[in-house]
Amino acid sequence: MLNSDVYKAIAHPVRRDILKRLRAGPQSAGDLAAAYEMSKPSLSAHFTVLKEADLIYAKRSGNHIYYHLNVSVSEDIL
Amino acid sequence: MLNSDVYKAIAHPVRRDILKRLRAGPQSAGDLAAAYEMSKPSLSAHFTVLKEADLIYAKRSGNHIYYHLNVSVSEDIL
DNA sequence: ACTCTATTTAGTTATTATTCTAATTAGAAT
DNA sequence: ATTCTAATTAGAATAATAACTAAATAGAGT
Repeated sequence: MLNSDVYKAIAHPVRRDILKRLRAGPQSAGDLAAAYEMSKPSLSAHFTVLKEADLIYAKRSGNHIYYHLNVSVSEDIL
Repeated sequence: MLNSDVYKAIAHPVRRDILKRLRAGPQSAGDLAAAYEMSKPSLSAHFTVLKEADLIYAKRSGNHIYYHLNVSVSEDIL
């Protein structure tokens, strides 16, 4: 129930923005990366932080990995 | 309205705990410092972060400085 | 099995946070 | 005016974050 990692995770503006985007529906790592002026590895690190906080989860579909908002946890934030 | 500093401020467990304590009412810097295994200057730094995020404010009364929860902002968090 | 694409891991560097001790300031109280 | 107490500022060391490029991996599709 809202572990300490969550607070760290939402401390970074890019990560908050990722969550915001995912509210509209799942997006691939590549699509998300395209939305930011930042290297893919850097974005990938942010995904890891969000995954560790249990705020998102990954699902592969074909060649892409889609990130989904973990709805139950993100509702706890609100 | 929930500026970016707020997220940074609540990222640290000690600062979250300070906010929790202040919900019960104002406390002096010294009283708060006594509650943690941490030097007073370190605590003071945490107060500064919380002040900058507009989550608390200070008021001197006699020899002590009392910290108060900024209720309007902390309600925004919820 | 090979290749191609998407994504992550490794390794490094730079920046920001966190903590400490020692010194200073602010103000109350004598 | 001086002293005393509470709290902050200064300065320095350590640790944690965040970013990059280059290399590696995972898996799909041929």
